[in-house]
Amino acid sequence: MLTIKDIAKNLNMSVSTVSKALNNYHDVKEETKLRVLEECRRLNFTPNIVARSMINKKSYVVGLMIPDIADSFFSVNARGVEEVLVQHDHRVVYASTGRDPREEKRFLTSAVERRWDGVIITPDYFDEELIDMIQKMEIPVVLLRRRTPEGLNIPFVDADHYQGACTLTEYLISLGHTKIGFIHLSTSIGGKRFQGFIDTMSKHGLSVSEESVVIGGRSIEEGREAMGRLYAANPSLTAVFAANDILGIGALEYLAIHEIRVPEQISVVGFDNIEFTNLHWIQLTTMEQPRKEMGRVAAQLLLEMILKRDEQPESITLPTRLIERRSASFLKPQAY
Amino acid sequence: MLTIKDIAKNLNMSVSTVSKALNNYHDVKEETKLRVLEECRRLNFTPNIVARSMINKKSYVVGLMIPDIADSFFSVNARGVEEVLVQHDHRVVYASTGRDPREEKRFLTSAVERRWDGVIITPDYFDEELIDMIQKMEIPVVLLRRRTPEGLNIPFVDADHYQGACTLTEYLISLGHTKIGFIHLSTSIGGKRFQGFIDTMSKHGLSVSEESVVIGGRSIEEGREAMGRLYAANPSLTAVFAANDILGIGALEYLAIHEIRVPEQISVVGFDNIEFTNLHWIQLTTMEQPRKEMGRVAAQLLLEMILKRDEQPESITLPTRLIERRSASFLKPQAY
DNA sequence: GTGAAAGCGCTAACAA
DNA sequence: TTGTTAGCGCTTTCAC
Repeated sequence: MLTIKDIAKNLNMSVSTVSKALNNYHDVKEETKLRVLEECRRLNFTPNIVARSMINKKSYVVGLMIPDIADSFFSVNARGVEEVLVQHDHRVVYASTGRDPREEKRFLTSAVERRWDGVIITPDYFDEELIDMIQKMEIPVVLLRRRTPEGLNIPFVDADHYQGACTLTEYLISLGHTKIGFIHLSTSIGGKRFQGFIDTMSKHGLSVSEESVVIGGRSIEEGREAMGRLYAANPSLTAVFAANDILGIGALEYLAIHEIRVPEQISVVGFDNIEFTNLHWIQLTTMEQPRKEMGRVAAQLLLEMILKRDEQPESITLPTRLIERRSASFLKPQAY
Repeated sequence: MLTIKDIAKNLNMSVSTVSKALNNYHDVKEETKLRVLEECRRLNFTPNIVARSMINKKSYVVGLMIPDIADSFFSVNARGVEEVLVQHDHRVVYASTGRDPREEKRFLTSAVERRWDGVIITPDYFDEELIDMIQKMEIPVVLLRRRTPEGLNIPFVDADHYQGACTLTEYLISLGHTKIGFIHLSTSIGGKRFQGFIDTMSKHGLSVSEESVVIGGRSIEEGREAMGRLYAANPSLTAVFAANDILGIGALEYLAIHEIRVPEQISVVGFDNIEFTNLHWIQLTTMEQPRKEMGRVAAQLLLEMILKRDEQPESITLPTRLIERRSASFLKPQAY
């Protein structure tokens, strides 16, 4: 492979002149620049940026660590991250950890070994070792969709799950619903949404009985089953708040299979606004999480941190937005 | 940041000894290795792999260029690519080109400048400039989901769209359908699927009239409209082959809205087996494309090329698989 | 304007 | 078994 040495030799000049010409230095004759550029094009020479980065101590590479790039939630995040980073001449390497702590650590090690400029990460669980590693990282780190745990002092970017859940619950109550069930998601995000639900209910003097809360899971099937359990235990519910759209769609499946009409007999709402919620058969009312924007903001934050290494920027919580569709409606007055 | 020089100085030995110890050379005393390792841990020193890669001329980085990482089709490909590459100690940088030719070229330039070991690419359109650039690349290139165009001599990995379309058409015919409509996708992939459809129809002596073929697009909405046009022009059709699932779902939407029962009145099949096809309301019979496997195979191919730079491996066409669901059924005997 | 030389952090002969 | 030295391909003083 060619080097600037070859170009210099061909042109009978020194490597430093070639280097300067290539970097468009002010103190190089125009004609010289032109001759260098021409020779580079002629020989199809491309400078080795890696060598350059060893000197400026800047790789223009950023790492993005997520549980699974094939999960559209994360891939939309990734797209946002990429958009702003590429605009600033960085490249981004991704890794799907599959929620494996060893993979997460391997990734952070890569980041340091390869002298990336920074990383954006969505770890699955913060064990002591991970916290320790992150603490010792000599490059900027921003958390995406995870709140900063005890013992760390790095910024995060996340959606406002609590406030979103409050808004959504208010919405259901404003439609006249008082008997509202909840399909729970046992993650920290699920916890925040549940809290918003509970708080808003009690703010309106509405009780949430134990049998109107049921645990879902990660799949549509689990949502379906959860809805079954919820309905069996509590057939008088007029609305259901599913902690996310996956569970919400599962709930809708159950109701469709059992010919319980939505929203006439029961209203259902979800959270996230994932793609399929807009399908003709689903039309799920939900809270939109700005997934791409979250990625963009995380990237901007990281870029700032890379630029001015000293100061720590603030964490950012992005608002969610109510998407009204057809799965929730006014409570019809009941016959007594 | 620390270097092996610091470690060497602290331990009163030469940098080469430290280097050898770190790389687990046979000709270093065990005790020395231990002392080096211990000191590295103590100071939290991580060797600079970039410097190393300048010497071995191997970056252990591979590029993945696709139209859009947020499109689940590509993100599943990406997951497959990543899985096998990471297993072989490589890292992968991705770029979503948004089908912008300039972005595609910028990516290839990056690959060369940064001395990546190879790239896996899904270009949108092969113009002359792109073909020229690829030809001049001094690193291995494999095409993913694109056939190798005239003028290039690089391997590709793709699904067998033609054969899949033949199988699917045979399936419809075996169910008794003879009047089959086609919602077309005007891409090269769409072309292959259409060809499989046409060929199989004519093999069975079945004609495909002009008004039973209609052009769809990239969205569900366009599929819905296309179905509308198809039905208006040709209400006697008993089955519809949509060139992909997006169009197929759009078709199902149209039929649901107009209360035309599927599969009782009309059978619908799609192609790709994307996520939502399995939803309760959809249950679309379709041909599965092995998306993750395609990524894996492309990565394996690339790894081979990186290992033995001389020989060119064969391109690979992966089979598709019929997924029978409920959107297509036996043709009921008609009343005359 | 241009060039010589030192050096980024590491590896790999070769010498000791 | 360890150390010396010359680079990998580039940038950057500092002379000229």
